[in-house]
Amino acid sequence: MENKKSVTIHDIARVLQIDSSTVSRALNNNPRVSAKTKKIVQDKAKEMHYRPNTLASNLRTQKSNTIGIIVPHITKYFFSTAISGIEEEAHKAGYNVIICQSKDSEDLEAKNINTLLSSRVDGILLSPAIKTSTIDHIQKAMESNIPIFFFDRYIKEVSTTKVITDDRITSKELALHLLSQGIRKLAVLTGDTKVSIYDNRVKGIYDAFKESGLNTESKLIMQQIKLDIDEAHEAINKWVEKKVDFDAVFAMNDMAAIGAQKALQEKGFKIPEDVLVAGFSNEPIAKLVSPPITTVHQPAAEIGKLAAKKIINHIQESDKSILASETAVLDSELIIRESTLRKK
Amino acid sequence: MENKKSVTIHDIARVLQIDSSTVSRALNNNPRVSAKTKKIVQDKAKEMHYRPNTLASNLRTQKSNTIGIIVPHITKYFFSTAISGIEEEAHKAGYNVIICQSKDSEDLEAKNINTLLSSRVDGILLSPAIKTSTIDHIQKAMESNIPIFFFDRYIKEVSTTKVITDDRITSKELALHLLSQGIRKLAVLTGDTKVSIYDNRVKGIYDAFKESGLNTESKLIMQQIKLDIDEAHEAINKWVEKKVDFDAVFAMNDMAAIGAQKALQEKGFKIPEDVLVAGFSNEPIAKLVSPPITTVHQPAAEIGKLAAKKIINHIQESDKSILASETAVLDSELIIRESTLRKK
DNA sequence: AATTATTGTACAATCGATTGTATTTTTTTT
DNA sequence: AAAAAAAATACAATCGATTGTACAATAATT
Repeated sequence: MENKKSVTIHDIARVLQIDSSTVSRALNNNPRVSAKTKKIVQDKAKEMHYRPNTLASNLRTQKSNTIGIIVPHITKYFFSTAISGIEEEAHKAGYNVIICQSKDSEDLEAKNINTLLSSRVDGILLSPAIKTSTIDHIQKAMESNIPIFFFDRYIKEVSTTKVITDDRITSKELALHLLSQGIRKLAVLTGDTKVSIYDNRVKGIYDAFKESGLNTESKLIMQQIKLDIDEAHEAINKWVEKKVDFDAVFAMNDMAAIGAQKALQEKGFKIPEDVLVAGFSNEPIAKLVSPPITTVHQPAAEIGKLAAKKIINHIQESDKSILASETAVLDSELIIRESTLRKK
Repeated sequence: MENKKSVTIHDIARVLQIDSSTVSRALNNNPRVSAKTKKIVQDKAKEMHYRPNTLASNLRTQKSNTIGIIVPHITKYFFSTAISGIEEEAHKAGYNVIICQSKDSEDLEAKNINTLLSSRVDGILLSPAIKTSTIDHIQKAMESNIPIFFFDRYIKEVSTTKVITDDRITSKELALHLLSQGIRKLAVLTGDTKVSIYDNRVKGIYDAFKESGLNTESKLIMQQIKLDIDEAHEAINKWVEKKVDFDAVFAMNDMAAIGAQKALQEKGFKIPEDVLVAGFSNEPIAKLVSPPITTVHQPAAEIGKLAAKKIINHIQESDKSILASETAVLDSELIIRESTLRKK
């Protein structure tokens, strides 16, 4: 079997005895080509199974109509949902997306950025890695003149457009809700507060304490962990064994909340009678465990959509000077479930 | 701010007063360039922040070092895990991936294939949409001479390499396990049996009945639904209301199993005392509900890795004639949990 | 019918990297 | 030191599509 080479506009031009530029214009519906010729060309293109070579086109036009996405983990529901949102908007506008995972590693993130820039993406939507401590690789990329926007997570020191949620506000709401249940002491499981989202959520908790006039010294304990089931499980176990007193757990994501709930139940605590448990992000699983867990719904798909819209806008805006970097904040929503409702 | 054009090998060549072909060879470590010149060029390239233009390179070399992936939904844990596996192997081999979602629509799937072919990916890994009834778009793509391999799901009528799991065998195992618990009647919630995976799982159940010498007429009922929480919930409710007799549910994915379990519990049935419940795929959530649900673990990451390896092998093999299409079957694993263990 | 305006096509350069061939420079051999 | 061999570099075509400019064909105007 010979190696079938793919059909080019030159092949079509040769067959029709016309110039390839005319073929190109005909296929792109350019007014300089007569309707008659267009029809002939388009028919022949279909007949010959012509498929435009995006590489060649992109090279010539200096744009790839592609948006790069970098997320920590595509297996996380929040991110895969956000990606879906980005994809949807991107496709609507005729853009493709390339998805990369940083696995929360700064190295990989830098590599991903490089790959995307080499692929000449028109823009990058980035939700930075937890471990991102230096911002060199991002700064350098921004010098290359292709826009990099943040979504969900962001880096304070980098000034660019971001699409985020009002974590701080909703975190405060959740904390107020817990306090309103009359708890003695709140235990918080947080992620690295160098990460914007965790920082904001913690600040929200302090806001709630301040507003309630409560003393964080005596009524709040906090521990930083890797926010997954196992580490949360372990952290709670240690607290219980050390007889640390608390009667509510606020974990900064749902997986940690589930791990905490499991650990507490194994130790014989009843949720919510003995201890309240709350999470964050509204993973589908949160409402399926027993009891269903109070959490915060973040509009992942909307974040993705908006971020995509914004960067596409930016790409297509010829006069870049009028585009300042802005911060779009989407509302998140407190979802109260059984796990934090004290029975009367 | 002027529009910074990116640095090309020609820019480097001009600065160094040498030919761009030498620059190209120096950067690619070609033996035709002296070590001294290589050093000079590479240093200068770094200094000038040179970044190769992948588009140009790909156009010239007629390969993109990119693999396209099409899955029904990236938000499904199984698929995002498989994608992670593919990515890992691909990156190891110097390939990038482009990920597309078909949303289980044949139209979108065809569009995705077209996009990928236009982007000149070197190969496509496809897990076909449920709704894929015609195979034209796949056949046509295969004519274009770029390999399309299946993973997880496949289409019988299309002969190409596939990487799948031994669903039928493990489904049979699971069914045997249920039968061994001494059940009266098994209720099966299946997806569209036109889809390979569901077809195989159903066949596995029949295998188990045959092996046990049991009559499927009297001891098995089956219903085809969209395998999600809500439809499963509804299906179970209807059965219960109609007083259909069964004391075990085998749902062909975990979400449906969870929906079924919820519905049964709401109707007052105890799991597993009154009814056994089993799912499929070992979603993380399956072990977190109460009671934890018996399921089948499918090695998603391994499937992805193997599929990636196979297609990269195929791409890099110059003598395509020796490559026949093959079927790799990976073992899946029965995971028995509380939901199907009758208390003695 | 001659001139101008308009429309449709063809020509040729270009995007940036790669690569076969030709040429120059250096090294080795006699 | 001249000839041959080897190494390093330069030249030029190419990948496929796009696009500004030039030219030809037709239509409109006088």
